[in-house]
Amino acid sequence: MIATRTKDLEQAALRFHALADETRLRIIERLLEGEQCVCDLTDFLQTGQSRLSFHLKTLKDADLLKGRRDGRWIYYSLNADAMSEIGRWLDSFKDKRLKVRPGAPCCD
Amino acid sequence: MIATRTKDLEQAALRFHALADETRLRIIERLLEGEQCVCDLTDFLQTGQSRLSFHLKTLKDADLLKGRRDGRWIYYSLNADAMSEIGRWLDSFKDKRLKVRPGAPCCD
DNA sequence: ACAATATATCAACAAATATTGATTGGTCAA
DNA sequence: TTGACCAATCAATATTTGTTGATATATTGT
Repeated sequence: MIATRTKDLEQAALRFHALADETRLRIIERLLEGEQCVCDLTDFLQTGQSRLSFHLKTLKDADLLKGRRDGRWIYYSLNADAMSEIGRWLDSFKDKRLKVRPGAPCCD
Repeated sequence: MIATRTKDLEQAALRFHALADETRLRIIERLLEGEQCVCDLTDFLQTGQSRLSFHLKTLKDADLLKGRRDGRWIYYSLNADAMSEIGRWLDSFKDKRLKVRPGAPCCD
């Protein structure tokens, strides 16, 4: 996923940014229990509607959430694939041989 | 317990924030090849020293990097355990049963 | 068509982050 | 000790994000 290409780095940064907020993490936590409409989340998070809408958009723009309209309501749910894609990238780090170069001067 | 959960979310948000920047992702990418001193990274990333130092601190504060001094140089390396800890959390989402409630009105 | 409801968007402002250049502190070697 | 070098920190500024309240859009029921 996130190799050397600038586009990939941009996309990764965007996604991590979407995850870098407590309110948004709470939204995600809540959505782990299943899809919810905005009013559910407003209630659960005890927060203003426009504020919540802003955070939902942030997550949606990062492709971490999907929304579907059903009548007047819009239901949000997690894009679990996107999440685990990022997750596997991070997890793969433990497999790398992280070389140590004791005493090796770096700038000569 | 609630407090602990809040602490966890704070910590998670902090880490994701550290990852939410292209420059910092480039640093991480570079460190996958082994530890590097700041001057190596300055060279590699073609950027100013104080700017780089700022980003290294951001990553270090999030516990994603370790630094060790060797003479005049300071070598940075990845904290792969921290990375994969976050990674596994994200990856675990795919195992959740993400219930869908078609047609279920939410606010009544 | 109209009123009520759910959600998105906008504009103004506030707060947090990032960048830059200058300075400081630690370490080495002559 | 001095001077050169590597890296951290600081202060000023610029940029990006988040919040709030008001307004707009879409959908439904009457």
